[in-house]
Amino acid sequence: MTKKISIKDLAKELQLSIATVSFVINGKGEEMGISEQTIGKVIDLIRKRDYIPNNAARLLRTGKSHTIGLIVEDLGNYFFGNVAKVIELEASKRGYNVFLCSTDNNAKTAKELIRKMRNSSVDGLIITPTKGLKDELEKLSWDNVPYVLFDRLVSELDANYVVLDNRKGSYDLTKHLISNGYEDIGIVTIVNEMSQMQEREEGYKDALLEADLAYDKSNVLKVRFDDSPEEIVDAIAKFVKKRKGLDALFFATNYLGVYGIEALKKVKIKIPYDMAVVSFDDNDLFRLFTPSITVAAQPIREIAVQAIDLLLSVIEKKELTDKYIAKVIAPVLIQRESSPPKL
Amino acid sequence: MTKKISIKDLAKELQLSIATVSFVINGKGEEMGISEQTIGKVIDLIRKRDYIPNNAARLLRTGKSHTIGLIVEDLGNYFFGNVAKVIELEASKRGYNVFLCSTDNNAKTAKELIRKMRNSSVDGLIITPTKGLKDELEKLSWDNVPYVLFDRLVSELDANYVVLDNRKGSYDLTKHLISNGYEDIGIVTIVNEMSQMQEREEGYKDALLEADLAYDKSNVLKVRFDDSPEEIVDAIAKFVKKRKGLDALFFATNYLGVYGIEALKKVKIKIPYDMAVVSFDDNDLFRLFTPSITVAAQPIREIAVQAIDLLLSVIEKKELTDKYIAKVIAPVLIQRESSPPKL
DNA sequence: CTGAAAGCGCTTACAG
DNA sequence: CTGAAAGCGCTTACAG
Repeated sequence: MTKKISIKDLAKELQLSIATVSFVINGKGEEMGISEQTIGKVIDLIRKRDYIPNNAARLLRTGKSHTIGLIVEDLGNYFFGNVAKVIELEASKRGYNVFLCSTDNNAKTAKELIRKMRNSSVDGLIITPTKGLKDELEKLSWDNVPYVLFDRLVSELDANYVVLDNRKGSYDLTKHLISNGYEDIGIVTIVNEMSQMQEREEGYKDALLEADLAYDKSNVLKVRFDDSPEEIVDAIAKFVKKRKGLDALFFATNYLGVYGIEALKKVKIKIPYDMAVVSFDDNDLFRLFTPSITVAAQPIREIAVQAIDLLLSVIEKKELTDKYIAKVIAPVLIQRESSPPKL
Repeated sequence: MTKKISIKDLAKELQLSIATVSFVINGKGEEMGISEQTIGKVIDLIRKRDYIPNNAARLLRTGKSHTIGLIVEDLGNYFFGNVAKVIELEASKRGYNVFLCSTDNNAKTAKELIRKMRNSSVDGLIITPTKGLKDELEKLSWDNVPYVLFDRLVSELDANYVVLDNRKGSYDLTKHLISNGYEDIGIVTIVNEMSQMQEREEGYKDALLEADLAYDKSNVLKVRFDDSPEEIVDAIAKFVKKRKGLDALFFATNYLGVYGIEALKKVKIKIPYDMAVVSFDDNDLFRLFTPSITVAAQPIREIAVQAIDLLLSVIEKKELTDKYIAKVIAPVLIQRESSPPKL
């Protein structure tokens, strides 16, 4: 390794003190009354020698790592992948690096990741919480580590949030089906105490009740997040065969919709002739499938930007506040071919 | 911020020297001949106080950050998102953190990211190179920063590589079309000097020539990476309308296939009746679309694992070697409904 | 305008 | 078995 040059080397070469060089590096040259000429000489040498300040030393001294941690459910998922991308870009613009990782919705993994991140001295965290993460998050608050939760709430935890109005998205989708004449609407969701899935089920229920349609438990299929793709596809296939009366099916999240399409294909149910389909979340498949799928889309960019803005504002705020901020983002109903007016 | 406890605090509380505590923390207790009892007491207190070593100080002292940088083309893309996920998981298992970011195939962004990563003292890098990155990568070699390139080669640069056998994947897809009776096969690719796109075009060409079919420039459509989705869709739509004689279309990468499906839908060309379709890379859409799309898939897990293994072996190797290693991964041809034997 | 020096939290060679 | 101390590269209060 060609020895890295340090601030000391620069100072020696320029016959200046370390302090002077450091001030220039940190843009405090003028403020400290260092002559323009000196400043110029320092800057020239920095460029010439390709000097890169040692972040570890800086961090050790200042306690600011200019790194944030981003913990999402699944990096391989379209929604999270793109949220991560936008957050990374915005953070970078503002001088922050991002540590990124996925929990696969596993609480143990999530806890370990949070610890690892703290261990690496991140200045703050953006987290998709899993179930059972409340204690760990409370510890963060306790230790004044800034963090923002997104995509879902943790019940009875005061924190900074960026969440979608899940109830509304679900309600809108269901209402759209109802107003197009569908009356026996099934829902496929996951067994989950996480707020967003419950809200989606509620939105569905509310729309049904409002239209004087029965909310029938036998119209609800719940699969488990941990189930393999094959198990989920089979479960959906079985469900629609058993509940032949259904005229529409609502998938409560991205990947359920994907598996649902696969399941319907398998049991030869034609969308929308045999059954209308709508789903939460948008993706390439829904957009381009024939028929294209009606969805409640999450405004990815807005969610990501709000999350990073909120986090950085907390990090950079001088005084600590006890006030938490919640941003609620409205989903966008996109009507497509999979849910036409019923004949 | 509740003051963080340091190794000094632990030492004071236990009436031991800092060195003793440090040895225990680093598992060198026995080696240094510290009594079992003392080791036990230290470990207990660490747990009790929830002590987390300060990584910055460690890094400053040892020069090892246990962090690697991962620079991919686009985190929002199915392939890269999943590669990132696997790399992150494997790195984590082996005690490494990952800085992750996307270049959007922009050389300037890539250069900045590499600098930022170095600045953050990563122990090594895994990079999807963009065009025009050769100088920056040579600097890395020069400074003995370990790195592994993946997904594509940089011409005339000796380095560690993990790449797909792109020529073979393309050749296999084209040959598959030919043996199913297609004779006028178009290809949609991107204007790009990057090795993998050239190899894919070559594989296509080789298969044609081998079958005594003409390799006709007018059957090749090249779009630009920077073009907007709408522009690409339009270009493809125009291309197929102009080249009505085509009986099959080969998309050289994931997102071109996605846009291609959209374009064909727009101009009402039915797959596979009017035109067979095959694509490089697999994804949900290709798998579930009706008809499902024949692809040459990249074994994501294998690519990711090979890349991280290769990088960590270089990082952890004591002596520096001048030998570079190239791993070539075989793509997997998955025949589906979009390319049946021609009637 | 500039310099000498402390100290961030750790690791490790050295001394006993 | 254990302790005192140097030093990693920086920032910054203090002194001139």
